[in-house]
Amino acid sequence: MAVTIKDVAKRANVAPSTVSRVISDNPAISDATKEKVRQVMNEMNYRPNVNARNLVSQKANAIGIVIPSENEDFYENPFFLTALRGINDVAVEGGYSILLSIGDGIEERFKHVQQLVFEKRVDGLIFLYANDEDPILKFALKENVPFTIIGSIDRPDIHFVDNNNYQAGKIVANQLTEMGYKKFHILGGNTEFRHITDRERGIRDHIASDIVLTVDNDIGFTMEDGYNTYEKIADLDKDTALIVTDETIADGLILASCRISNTFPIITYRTTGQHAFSFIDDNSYVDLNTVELGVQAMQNLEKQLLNNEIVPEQKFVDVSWVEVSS
Amino acid sequence: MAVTIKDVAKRANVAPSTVSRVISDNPAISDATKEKVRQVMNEMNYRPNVNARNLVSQKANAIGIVIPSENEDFYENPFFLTALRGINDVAVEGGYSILLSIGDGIEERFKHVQQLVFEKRVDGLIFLYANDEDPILKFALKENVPFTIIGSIDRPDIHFVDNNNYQAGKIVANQLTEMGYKKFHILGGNTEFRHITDRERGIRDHIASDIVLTVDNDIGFTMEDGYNTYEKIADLDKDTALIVTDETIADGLILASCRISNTFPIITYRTTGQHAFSFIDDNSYVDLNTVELGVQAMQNLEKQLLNNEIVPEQKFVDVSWVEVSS
DNA sequence: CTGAAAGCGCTTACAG
DNA sequence: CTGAAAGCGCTTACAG
Repeated sequence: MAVTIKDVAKRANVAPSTVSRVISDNPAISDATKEKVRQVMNEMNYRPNVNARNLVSQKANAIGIVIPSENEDFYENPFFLTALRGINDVAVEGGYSILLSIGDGIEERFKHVQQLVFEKRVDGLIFLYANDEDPILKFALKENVPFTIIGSIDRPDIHFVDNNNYQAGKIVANQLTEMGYKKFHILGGNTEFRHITDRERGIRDHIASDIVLTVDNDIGFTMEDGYNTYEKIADLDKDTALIVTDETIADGLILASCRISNTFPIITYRTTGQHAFSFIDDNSYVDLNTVELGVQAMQNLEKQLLNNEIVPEQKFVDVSWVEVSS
Repeated sequence: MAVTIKDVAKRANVAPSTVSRVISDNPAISDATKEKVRQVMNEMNYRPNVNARNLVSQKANAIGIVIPSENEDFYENPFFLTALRGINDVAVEGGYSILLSIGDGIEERFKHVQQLVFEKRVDGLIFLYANDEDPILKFALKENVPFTIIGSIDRPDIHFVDNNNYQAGKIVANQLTEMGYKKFHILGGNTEFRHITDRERGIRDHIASDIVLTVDNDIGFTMEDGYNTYEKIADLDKDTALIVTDETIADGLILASCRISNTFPIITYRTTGQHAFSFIDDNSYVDLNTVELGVQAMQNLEKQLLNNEIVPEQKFVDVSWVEVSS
């Protein structure tokens, strides 16, 4: 039914192998032949069958996206979808399809990823989280599946792409200092995660000695957790600057702010500017440049796929300060 | 390198064709042989190569997801990701992969979808929006690509799955009536979309004659649009109930509410309960049952794929009322 | 510069 | 109940 390489070959009066070489733009083929064949391909609206091509090349021309175990994160946090956007841009360009593994629970997802890999549905994986204890990551390592991680891991042999979180902390410290604040309060850090500790380190390394820095960890991850935090900050000094480590938490807190007629600036690290408005006067934030994170992750994976070798480079993408006043 | 059907056949002392039949659980094969072959497959950790299988079966065992042209919607509105969740559940069960087409702009996405179809990367499509003027939909119709639409279209020959939006409107009318409100104000409807008009019809058909219903259309689609709406409602009577047609708009409005010390109830139709808390007293909402929408869409598509025929059934999924008070 | 042939890993009539 | 053979639509040495 669909037109095949044989049909094209016949109509163009060449061998199928020649058509194949034209498709891959093989330099051995004469320009005259190339032109003729290409014209016939257009006329017949020929499209190579990906399955046949994949079968002989032993490639899938597709990559799998692995999302975090805390499934709800994926659905609530704009980070993941935004990173996906960057990944997609590069993937489409290179002819790769993107397969999502979004089953419920780590077990189910693990099984699914194994299936994708063993059945040759994907050539490589991108992890949207960093955890060196993760069974899926261990699996990829063991089976030599090419992969990239978005996030940071404390192992020199594993390759990843992440925001420059230390820089993010530095920017926050500098900006708040410039605004004249003397009291900083970090909200919502879970020190298990390296991006949290890196940000805190960036702040600590860039504040003057007269700055009072306090930290309130482990308040949760959801918008509702952020909302409930308003009770905890109610009796902070009114001239304290709040540094919220996660934008979902920040949004919850902003939502709650008028309960306590809040006057604190709430500074956070954002993936998108979409929620960066409210009745709070200063909505400036650190832009995590998440699309670019996805772009670099996919570029790196593509490089691995093309060269068939793994370069354990660890890359930190620049972040930037965005002024928003309402 | 990877173990193939021949390796299994050799080790099990049968022909490759027999192994193939065991895989598909062909009833012609004796139980004894089946058991032996299965054991060998396990021992060798055999996985069929999807590309080879797809090549002979002329199937991709994958479906493509088409997202709306207004790309930003996809990234801002939880609806799409939630529907995807339902689709995924059924897809994984049936062995289908999910391919996303999330390029920027309709042109790029159209090209991508054509490629997915022509290269046999997908067997069918699910549209996460309903628009009978859409070029991608027209393409699917013309090329006889099996598809399902999530949303409603005014054409009896096109098959879709949608919420029961008329019922949603009815529920809102009944609930607000029960709460004793006499003035309803609909906010944010764009009458181009059938789900908007269906909801309004559901409301109109179920309010008593003494209810005053006003409508303010075309206020936009983003959270920021919702935020800015607070100015427009500032001088509504204080005993008016607001019915917001889109949850993103509702969230923006809720965020703005304390600017005007709002006392209106803000009723909306939600995909998730995640934002359904605030300082407003009543956060009850209509649950659109979006996961189920995805489930039914994928089930329908799978039916088409298995039976090789298109049944133009139009299905409306029940919605429900969720009480939330803070 | 181009073609004929073999092969990628499966499935499916056909034969027995 | 099982096997040998052909074929799905490509690509890639090999030969000329």
